[in-house]
Amino acid sequence: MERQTTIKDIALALRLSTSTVSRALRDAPDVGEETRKAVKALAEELDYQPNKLALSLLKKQTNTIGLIIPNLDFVLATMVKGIDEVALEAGYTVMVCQSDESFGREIVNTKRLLDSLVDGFIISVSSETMIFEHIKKIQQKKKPLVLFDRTINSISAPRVRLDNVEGGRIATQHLIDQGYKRIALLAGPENLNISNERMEGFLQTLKQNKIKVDKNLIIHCDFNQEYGKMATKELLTMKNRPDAIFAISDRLAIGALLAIKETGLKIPKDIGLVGFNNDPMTKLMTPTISSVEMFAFEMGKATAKIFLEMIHSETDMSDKEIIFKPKLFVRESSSRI
Amino acid sequence: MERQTTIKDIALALRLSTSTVSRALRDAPDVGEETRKAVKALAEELDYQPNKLALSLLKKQTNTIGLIIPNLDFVLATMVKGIDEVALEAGYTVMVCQSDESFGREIVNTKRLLDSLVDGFIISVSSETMIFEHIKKIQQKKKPLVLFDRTINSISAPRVRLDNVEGGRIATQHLIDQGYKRIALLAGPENLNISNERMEGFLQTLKQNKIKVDKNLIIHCDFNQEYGKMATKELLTMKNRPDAIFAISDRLAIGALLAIKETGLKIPKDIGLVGFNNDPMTKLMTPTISSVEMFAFEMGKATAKIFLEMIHSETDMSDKEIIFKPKLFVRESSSRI
DNA sequence: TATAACTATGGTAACGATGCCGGAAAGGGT
DNA sequence: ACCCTTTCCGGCATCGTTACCATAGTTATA
Repeated sequence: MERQTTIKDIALALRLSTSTVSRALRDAPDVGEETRKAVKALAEELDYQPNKLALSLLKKQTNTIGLIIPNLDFVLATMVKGIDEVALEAGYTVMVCQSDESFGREIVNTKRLLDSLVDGFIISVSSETMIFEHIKKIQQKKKPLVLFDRTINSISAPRVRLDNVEGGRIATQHLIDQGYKRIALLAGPENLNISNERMEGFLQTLKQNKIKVDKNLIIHCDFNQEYGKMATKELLTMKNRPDAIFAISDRLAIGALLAIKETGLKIPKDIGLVGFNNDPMTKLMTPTISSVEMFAFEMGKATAKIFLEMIHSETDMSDKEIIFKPKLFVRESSSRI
Repeated sequence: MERQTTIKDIALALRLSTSTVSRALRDAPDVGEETRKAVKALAEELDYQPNKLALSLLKKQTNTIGLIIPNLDFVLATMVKGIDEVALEAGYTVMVCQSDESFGREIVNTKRLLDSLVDGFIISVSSETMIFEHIKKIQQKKKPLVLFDRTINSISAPRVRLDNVEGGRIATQHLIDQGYKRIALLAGPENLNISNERMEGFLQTLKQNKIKVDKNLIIHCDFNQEYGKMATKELLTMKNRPDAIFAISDRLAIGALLAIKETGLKIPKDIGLVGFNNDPMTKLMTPTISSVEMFAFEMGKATAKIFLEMIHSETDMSDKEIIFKPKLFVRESSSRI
C-alpha cells in the first residue's frame, strides 16, 4: 500500500505552509495567483487526492449511506439501482447490507453501519423483524433514517412505499371482473406491512363485491417459491377449491403456477392467477402471469431523494410519505374473458 | 446528529488520561484492575463506540473492500452474497458498485472507491472494458486486487474463475451426443474472456467430433434477452438453419427460447438449446432449459478468501488462480434421446 | 539500604486536513 | 511621513484514537 501524497508533501516541496496549500487547492480567495498555480500543478503531478478519512473525521460526515435490505431479488436490486444513481449524483456512496430476511443479521448490519459512521440509513426490514430497538437506536443517535417498501408503522420516519391496499384491490377486482368467484390469497409473512396492506385491499374488494370471505383461502407464508407451491397444493386439494389465486409476490405466484400445472388444472380456464411485483419472470412463464407493477426504480430514486432532503434540511420530515400507485399488467394467467 | 461519546469524555469523567482509557478498553496489560473495570463500566453506560474514522486514519486501513461488478443479476447477486459472507466474518465491509456494463461508470466507481480509501478491490469487469488503465492505477497504488468471473489476461493479479473452456465443451458435447449436428453459438460480447473461453470450448469440441465450423452460426451480442432473441431469429431464417443453439448465458438462452417459440419450431425435437449460469429461471421456462452451473456462491466465497489472504500475507500472489469446474444440468430443452 | 525492576499512569506526537487568528509586506490616501 | 487597508501567508488547535516514551510510586533483590 503505497504512501499517498499529502498536503504536507506539497507544502514542503514548495516551502509553503499546509494551510496555504489547502486553501490553494480549494480555490480560497486569499491565495496568490502564482502560488495557487504552483500548488495545483504540483498536486496534479504528484497525483494528489485529498484523504477522505481525515476530512470525514474533521467534518463529522462520511458522505455514506447505509442501506439495509432483506435480499437482492429483482425488485430490490432495481430499487438499489435507483437509490445508487441518485446518491452517486449527490456525492454519496451507498453501503449495501443484506439482512437475508434474518432479524439477527439486520441487527448486526445496523451495528456495523452505525460503527462505520454512515451519515444515515435507508432500510427495508426483514420479514422476521418485529422488534425495532435497533431502528430506534439509529434515531436516538439522530441519524437520518428513511424507510422504504417494507415500512413500519410504529416508527416515525419519512417513508416511500407502494399503495399496497390499492395494489391488492386492483388485482382482486380484476380477478372478480374475469368471473372468478372463489379467490384465494397467498398472503406473505404475517408481520409485514406489505402483506397486511395487500390483504386489506383484497378483503375490501371482496366485500365491495359482496363476496363472502373464506378464511381457509388465506394462507400466510414466506416469500419463497417452494412455500408458494406447497400452499397452493394445499388449496387445490380442498373439497371446495378456489378458482383463482392472488399471490402477494411473484415468487409465490410462480410457486403457485408450478403447483397448478402439476395438478393438471388449466390456467386461466379452471383457475386464475395474479402475482405482485411485475418481475420480468412473469412474462416468461407459460402461461404468462398477470402481475402488479410497483415501479421499483422510481421508488428507489424517490427514496434517495428524500434521504438527501432529510440530510440537508433542518426541518422535521418524519411525516413525509411518498406513495406510489401500483399498476396491474394483465397477462394470460388471468385472462378468461 | 448527536455527539458520540469519546475516549476523552471517559477520561475526563474518571480523571484519567486518554491513554489510560484507551489501554483499558483494549485490555492492554499495563492497566490497573480497578481502573480497567471503572473505564469499561462507564464506557458501557455511555454507550461508547470507538470512532472508526479516527482509527482508519491512524492505521491507514479502513477494513473495507471495494467491489465493482457489471450488474446485479442472479449470478452476480449470488457471488456478492458469498463475498459478503466471508468478508463480514473477517470484519470487512463490502462497498458494492455497479458499473452497469459501462466502461465510464467502471472508471468513476474505481476513482470513488480509491478516494474512499478502500483497502483493496474485487472486480469483475464490464463488457465494454477494453482498456485497463484504471485497474493498473489500483496496482500502482499497491492496493490488493482480485479479479473474478470476468477476468483479464493482461493484468497480473490473483483470480477466481470458472473453467469456461470446459463449460463450453460439456455443453457442446452434450448437444452433439443428443444428435444435433448444426450447432449455433450465441457468443456474448467479443472482448470478454468468458465469451472467448466458452467459444474456445465450443470450437474444440466441434473439431474433436469432426464437425466443420460454420462461422455464420456464431453470433456475438450483449448479455441481453432482446439481443438473444434477435440473433436467434436471424439464425432461424438462414436457409440452412442450425438445429441447436448454445447460448453463453441464460439471458441469451431465454431470448433464444422466445424466438424459437415464435417461429413454431419444437424444442428439443426440431432444435436444441443449452444455456449458461443455471439461473433459477431456466427451471421455470417451458420447456425447461439445460444450463451450465458455475457455483456462484462458492466462487464468491473463494474470491473473498483470496482477497483476505492477499491482505494479510506479504508474498506475491499474482499467480494465484482458482478455477471452478462447471457442471451441466440437463433439462428438457436439449433432451432428445 | 541502595538499587534494580516492575506497575500504573500521564504527556506528547502523529494520522491528514481545515478554520481561525494574527501578522508581515505592500499599496493607497492625506 | 504616517496610518489604514488589503493581500497573502504561517501557526496553532482540532477531529478521535493509538504508539511511544517518561516518570512516580511500589516492590523485589542483592
